[in-house]
Amino acid sequence: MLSERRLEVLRAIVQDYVGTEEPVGSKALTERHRLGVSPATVRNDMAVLEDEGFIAQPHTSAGRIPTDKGYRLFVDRLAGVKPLSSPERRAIQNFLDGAVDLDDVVGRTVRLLAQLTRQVAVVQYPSLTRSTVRHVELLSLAPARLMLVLITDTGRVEQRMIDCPAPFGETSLADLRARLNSRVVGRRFTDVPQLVQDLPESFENEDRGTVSTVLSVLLETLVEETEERLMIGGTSNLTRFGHDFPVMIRPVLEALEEQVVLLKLLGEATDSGMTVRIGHENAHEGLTSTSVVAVGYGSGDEAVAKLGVVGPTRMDYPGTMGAVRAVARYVGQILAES
Amino acid sequence: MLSERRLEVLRAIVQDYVGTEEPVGSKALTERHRLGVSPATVRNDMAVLEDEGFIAQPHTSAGRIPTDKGYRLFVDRLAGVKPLSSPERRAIQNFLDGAVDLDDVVGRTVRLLAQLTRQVAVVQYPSLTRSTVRHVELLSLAPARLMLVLITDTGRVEQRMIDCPAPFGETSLADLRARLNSRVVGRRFTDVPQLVQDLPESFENEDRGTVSTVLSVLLETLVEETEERLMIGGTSNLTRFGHDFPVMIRPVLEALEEQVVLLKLLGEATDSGMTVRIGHENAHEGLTSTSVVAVGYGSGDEAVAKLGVVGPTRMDYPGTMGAVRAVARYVGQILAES
DNA sequence: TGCTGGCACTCGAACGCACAGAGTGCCAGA
DNA sequence: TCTGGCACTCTGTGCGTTCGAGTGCCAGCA
Repeated sequence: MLSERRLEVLRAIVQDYVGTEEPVGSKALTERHRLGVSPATVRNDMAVLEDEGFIAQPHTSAGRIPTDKGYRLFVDRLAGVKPLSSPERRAIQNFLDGAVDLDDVVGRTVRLLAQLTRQVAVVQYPSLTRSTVRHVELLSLAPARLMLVLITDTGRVEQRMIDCPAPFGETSLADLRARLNSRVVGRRFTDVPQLVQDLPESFENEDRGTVSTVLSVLLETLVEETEERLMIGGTSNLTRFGHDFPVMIRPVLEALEEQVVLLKLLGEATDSGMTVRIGHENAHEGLTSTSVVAVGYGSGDEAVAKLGVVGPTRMDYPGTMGAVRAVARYVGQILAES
Repeated sequence: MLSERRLEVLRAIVQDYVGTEEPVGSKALTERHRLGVSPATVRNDMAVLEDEGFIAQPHTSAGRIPTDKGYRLFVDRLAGVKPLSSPERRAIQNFLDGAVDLDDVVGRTVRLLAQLTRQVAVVQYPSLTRSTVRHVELLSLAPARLMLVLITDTGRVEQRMIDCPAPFGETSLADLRARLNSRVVGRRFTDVPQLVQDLPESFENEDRGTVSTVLSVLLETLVEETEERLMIGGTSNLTRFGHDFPVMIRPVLEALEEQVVLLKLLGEATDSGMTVRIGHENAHEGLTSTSVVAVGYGSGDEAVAKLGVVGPTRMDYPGTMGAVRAVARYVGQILAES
């Protein structure tokens, strides 16, 4: 359908436009890329590419810029993922190795990604849905007041206050704590409900109410915290967006403040492999002139969460994809170690 | 030194400029404010105000705009704090009352403040320095691996892994847990070190190493976490900054990403009462064209942390101060209740 | 059939220029 | 001490011109 050379022309247009931020013309193209043909020929090719919707002219008699469809083709067929240089890799590893806890890992990852790609970075906290329970702790704060602490294998800790229907003795508490742990430690969150279902029955009548309360709070925590958290960074990179800046940046900043939007954005990314959403492919209308590059990461084979960057559609896709992939890989390693 | 009327002129200039974002001239002033004098008189007053450094002209034959010094005088002597309307107050209370945990309180506060002031909001998490210990929990994850969980009276939870020099029995663990809690619960963080100082001595030789390790991790956590956390929001309000937008917004976004900078910013605010830093009064050079309005908040009389907003020097000071004060007050109440 | 050089055409960006409008400073008079 | 008047100084805007990059098309050539 499109000859080899025309694809080459498209690739050249994308590369030049990403570099210069200005519409690129036929003459400039032949000068910068050894295409082996004259500007006139390139012009013909450009006309075809425009007919097919891969490139467009901002106004008559200006150069061409790639359309979303053009970038899509570029990403799918014309560009690979650019691997990072080994100094870069070392830098990533060193930087991430210094992290002391989960917050720190996520925080460092965000900064790293923002710096590497010079774009806005978004990192999702390891999801609880796929996590397993490392420990459940129950503390007695007052006669009829307990605190539930849930510790996950990814190092996350959640706590909840519980007001009991009746005072709950220390022995009962120790009993519940022991039984609870023996059942759920090492198990997945999603499995917990059925594992604890029959627990109240094995307690004395007077304690049953409290045990039920504790369990319902526990289950609630599991559900509630599946609603995932994010960290973002590098928003100052938005200033490199372009000239028509204020009008572009506004909706992006707004979208970035809405966790829901971001979660959906990352959520759309498929589990395996890298996802690139270009311009209007993004559902959210504030982000129609941005692209999102996202990938899952995890401690083992399975992705426990996602991370990615948000930038102008005119971005260096190979480089960005390379950075995102590399960072995801290293973060996975770090998580696996801890 | 400055006559009553000249102060009145300054006030009018500030108000008009804040409203219109455009330099204000003598004629427009006399039309919008019943000053009772002619434009010519106002012009003379303006000349004096300019000599004194309270206002300036962007270029010859344009209107005047207030200088930082002018805003300072306005805030100190010409403007009060504008109380919120009672619907606004109710809205604040309703919104904050819905919070379920500390993160939620802080998150809601940030959003509220950003929305109310239409500026960038910064809220510091309740500081641990002034907090007291509600509970210390020790869990055994593996024979020689413990987890320390620290719960504060403001509802914050911190956890740390501890690798013990030697296996530590369940009875010793229970013993240490009990003694630790009996000593530090209800006490201030700053008092903890001396309270636990002699604790290792009361243990068997073989356990002493582990106890010391646990204590050092505990103390480390106290110190480390005194390094405070923040939440910011409303960055999209930066787009309302002005025309010379890109050049202004860049350093602000950068500064906002540096927790250290923000902490210093809030830290500069005096403990009691509201602090307003105008333009160059801010040490950080990226923020020389912004003003910071900050105030401490706390559950009792004492401030445990600070919150505030960052906006253009050209801001509605009375309104902003009113909103900041009101929000701080309600957050304090919420914290006191929980 | 596909590539090339040539040529006329288009349109936006940049420049110069004139002009209106807003604002000032200063001065003389009440 | 205030006021009205007046000359002056800017900036912003609109308009016409020019310049140049870039295009589309066509005829010719391999």
